[in-house]
Amino acid sequence: MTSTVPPAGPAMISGNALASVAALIGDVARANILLALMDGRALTAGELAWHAGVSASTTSGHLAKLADAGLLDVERQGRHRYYRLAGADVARAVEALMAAAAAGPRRHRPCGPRDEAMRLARTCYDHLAGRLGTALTDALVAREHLVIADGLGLVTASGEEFLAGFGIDPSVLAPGRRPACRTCLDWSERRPHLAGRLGSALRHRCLELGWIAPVPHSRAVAITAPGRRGFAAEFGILDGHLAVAAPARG
Amino acid sequence: MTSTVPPAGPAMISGNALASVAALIGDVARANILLALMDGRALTAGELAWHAGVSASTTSGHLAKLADAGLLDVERQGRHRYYRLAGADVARAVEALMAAAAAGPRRHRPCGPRDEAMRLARTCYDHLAGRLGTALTDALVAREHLVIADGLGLVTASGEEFLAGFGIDPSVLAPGRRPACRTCLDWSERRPHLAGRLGSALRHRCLELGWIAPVPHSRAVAITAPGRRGFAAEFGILDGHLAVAAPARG
DNA sequence: GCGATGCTGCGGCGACGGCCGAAGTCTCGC
DNA sequence: GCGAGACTTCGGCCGTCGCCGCAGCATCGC
Repeated sequence: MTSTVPPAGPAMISGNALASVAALIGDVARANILLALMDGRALTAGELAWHAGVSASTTSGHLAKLADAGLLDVERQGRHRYYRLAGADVARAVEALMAAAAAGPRRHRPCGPRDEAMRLARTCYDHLAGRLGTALTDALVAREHLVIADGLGLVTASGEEFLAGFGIDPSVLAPGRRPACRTCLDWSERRPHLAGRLGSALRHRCLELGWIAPVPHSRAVAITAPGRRGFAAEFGILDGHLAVAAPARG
Repeated sequence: MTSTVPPAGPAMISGNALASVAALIGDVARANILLALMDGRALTAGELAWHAGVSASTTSGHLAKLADAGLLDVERQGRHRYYRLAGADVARAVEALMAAAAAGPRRHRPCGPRDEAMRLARTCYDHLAGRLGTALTDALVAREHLVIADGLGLVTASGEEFLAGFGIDPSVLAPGRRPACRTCLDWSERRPHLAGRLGSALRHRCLELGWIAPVPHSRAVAITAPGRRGFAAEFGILDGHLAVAAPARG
């Protein structure tokens, strides 16, 4: 049994599955396509070609492979084809990879000033991430509207009240006593932020209030002037909390 | 701005980081190496070569790359070199990829009888997964020892009591009121199972009691005869709950 | 000391896969 | 209808990377 029969380890089947999906993400053009879709919107093949930085025909091939593997969903609309992430699973895998990548090589992390806006605030699939995302989460925890247990959370009674007052539909929180509150590891902050239906609702409400605004060709979101006032008034998030080396502590 | 300047989309930096780590996992030999290490143990280069199904020299190259990227840690011991996953981040990324892979291509999932043992019960980094893992989680939830909110959980007061009675060190649960209870998406069951420090402690206790036993060259674990009795008596998990098409429902 | 064992580095081979441009299909707007 | 635009398919080129065997270093056991 310990002999010279190398051609197959025990877990070969899963190994192939794992490798094939990872290899799919492991191409720079495709990785950029997935990142461009991480905000949950659907983009056309042409837009994705621009994001990928390769020709339309090459992009088309990439998109076919991604859709074929079930990572992307396609929707035809006139002469456009809209591609979007196939689901939260895919987004989660991408974020997990980013986290593993950030954890890894100490060198080779230039952290360009380029993505400072991303680190400040961005969308992650359908919720908020970056310093704003974690600060919001921290604020809810500090006021005991949310209980985070080792990275995961539950909305308290006072939290339900507060969120309702903030304009979030209570039905988001309580379909049968199961508050739709997940957390997601923030790859830039290395701490959890709010995801799930609540995270999605929070982002939606902030957009609705005009507190944040999408940045055209990026996952980043900008915090507007009313937003600064609002986050301070409603959540106690001051500019200092969003400054570079000051993770909101309490 | 919308013009002919394709050579770089906005998120190029992160795209490279994401792609490089994914490409690393995206090779069958390396994927098998990572899977072999998913139980959290450290294996020698030779053992990993066997798992990878390639020659020792090829494996050496793969291991160097993985360690270089920070996915693996090395430890020299005499003339052996022991490799282990660099951290839970890496394990989480691998599981997330497996989940995305399982979600994807409807076809091409032969689900060989080969890994039926894995689906029944296996270790996932340091905790239990598979039908046993989800059944344990379900059992704790059903008895209100654990509250799962949209996939995430908190141990209740009765849960602390119960777990202490089961022989789990209470300090695992309460370092400052933050029960170390995460969940992890089970790639075979597509539902959450218990992870984090509590998940780890549960697995450890089950091993200690002789309820489960590691299967030599696999992440799978076997459920022993005392284990079957124990899981039934303590958790109400009957054989039926572990049978193929019967996810423990209550 | 010596040989055996475990692991790594190097050179060369071969194949997989990304890339592009040109041609083909479909849809829209006039 | 007819041209323009969006997207895909095809063929061919070329670089990258995984693979192996052999040689070179360490370490262990006698």
